[in-house]
Parts: sequence; structure tokens; C-alpha cells
Amino acid sequence: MSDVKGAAALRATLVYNLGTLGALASDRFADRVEELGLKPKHAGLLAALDAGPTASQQELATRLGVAPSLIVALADQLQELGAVERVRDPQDRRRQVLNLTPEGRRLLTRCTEAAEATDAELTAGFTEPQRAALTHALRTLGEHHTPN
Amino acid sequence: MSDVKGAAALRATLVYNLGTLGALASDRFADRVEELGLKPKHAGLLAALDAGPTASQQELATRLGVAPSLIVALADQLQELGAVERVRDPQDRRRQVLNLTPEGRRLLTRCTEAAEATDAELTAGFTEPQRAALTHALRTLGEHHTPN
DNA sequence: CAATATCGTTCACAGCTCGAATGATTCAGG
DNA sequence: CCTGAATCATTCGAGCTGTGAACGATATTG
Repeated sequence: MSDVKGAAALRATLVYNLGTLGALASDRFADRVEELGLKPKHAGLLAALDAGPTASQQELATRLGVAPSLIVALADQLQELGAVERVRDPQDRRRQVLNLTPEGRRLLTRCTEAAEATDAELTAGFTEPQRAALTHALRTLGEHHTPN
Repeated sequence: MSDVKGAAALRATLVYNLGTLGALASDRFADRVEELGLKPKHAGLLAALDAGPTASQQELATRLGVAPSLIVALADQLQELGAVERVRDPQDRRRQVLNLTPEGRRLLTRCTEAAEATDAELTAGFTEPQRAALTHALRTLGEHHTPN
């Protein structure tokens, strides 16, 4: 396209902005849920459990894009917090089904509140149409990349 | 707003989508620049050097939001690739000014091409208005969070 | 009833990033 | 001038994350 790729060529890129802003947003969200004893990945796991009914940990691993061993660690910590309980699947006793407890649901709503607060902080100074456009654009992009 | 925070409440959040999509995009970008011997942070440093004229490494650290010691490591590796040269600032001989070499500029354009390819991959199946809306929304969000 | 595959789990390890300590240089004040 | 404090780049040790290779238990296939 352009012979002399100008200064801001990389910065104008979608992936550049997604990467930097994603890291920034995740850091701020991490600060907020830290007092709950959680990290962003814990929140992601809680959300995944709340979304689908009950999946195997392997499914969860691929859905979250992490190694199965990490699911084990996350589930361990969530179990210590009383947010999750492990139940052997009677149909297949190899499987440990992860169930959200009431405490887990409570924690998830706390996470959602933290996320919404972070959203407000990030989009401070935005007009409402701007905010809507951003949310909508990201949601459509997300829908194109959920492993369904 | 909602009494029983439904399933997709957290997933509908801005910070959730930014975080997951940012990580996804960064991973794909990392795959592409790996063969150049670079990681995303190297590309970020190259872009920062190309943008402003010549900043101190401390400035670069705060601009990229990382520790000064990390700038040293990144600069070391870029120097080994011949992409950057260190020059003592005559005005203040404590400062090591980082200069982009022609090879550095060449690498930067390669990174930009990789980023654009990743963009195309991410937005495959998008209409042109959709792509434009996404780019524009992210750019405005980014402008609100650059430390200027 | 084997042989093989799959599930969750454990464990050792590599990679990334930070923070404190260090030496060199500059600056402020008397 | 000269001395003490501040600032720069750098080195080094340590913490935290996440992965991949084992392993035991269970399921499935022929």
C-alpha cells in the first residue's frame, strides 16, 4: 500500500489497540477483583460455568484456551473459597463435574459489578452513542471468535 | 439493573471482551512475528521509537507501562538484531538514547505487515462498515488512554 | 478379557516481569 | 569548588503463570 510506512502505521492497527487496551483493561479489572481473592481467569471460569450447564474440565480448558492442568488449579482455589463443588459424574466416573454453589453465584455477580465499574472507568468522557458503538463492535468481534 | 444477574452478564461486559480478544489477538500476532525473532513487546518498543524522536529509556518505560529493567532487556535483544543502536546523550551522559537503524525500520514495517495480516484474519467475514466501526471505536478508546 | 484411549491430577520446569542494589553522572546549595 | 542528594541505565535474584510430560483411575473397543 504505502512505500514509506509512516510512523503510526502499527499503532493504527486493530491488533495493536486490542492488545494494549486489553492488557490495560484486564489489569484494572484484576485490581478490583483482587479483594475477592480472585484473578481474571477465575472470573472467566465462573462465567463459563454459569453459562453452559455442566461441562467437563477438558471442555472448559479448550473453551478458555488454557491447559487442563490450569483448570485444576483454578478449580482448587475456587473450591477453597466455597464457590465451586466437584461432583463425580455417575455416567462417567472419570469426569469431575464442576458445579457453581450459591456462594459461587454471589462471587460471579460481584465480578460482574467490578467489570461494569471498570467499563465505566474506561469509557469516562464517552458519549452514550460512542459507548454503544464500542460495545456493539466488540461484541460482534467476540461472536466471530467464540469456539461454537 | 437486573435482580438475577443472568448468565451472560459478565460476558456482555466491555472489559471481558477486551481482555479475551486482546489476548487472542496478541497471541496470533506473536505467532507471526516469531520468525522475525520478536515478541509483541519488541514491536511496541520499535513503534514507540519510530513515533517520538528520541526519548530516554525511563520515558519509554512509563510510556509502555513496564519496568525500566525490561526496556534494557528488550533493547539488548533489538541491538543484537541490529535494529537499534545505543548512543550516549552528549547533553546528559547518563542517558542512553535508543536510535532506530535502517534495519530497525525494516523490521518495523515487517511487524506492521504482520499486524495488518492479523487484522484481516480477525475480521474475516466482516462487512467494510463493520470493520471501520470497530477500528474507529478502538482508536477513540485508545486516544483516551495514551499517557499524553 | 486384553489393549487402548480419555479424564483429572501432580509435578518439575521454562518464561516473563518486577524490585532492589549498584556504579556512573548530574544537579543543588553553601 | 565540593559535598550530598537525585537520576540514569544496568545487573541480578525472586515471584508468579502457565505449560507439558508423567501417572493412576476409569471407560471403551474388539
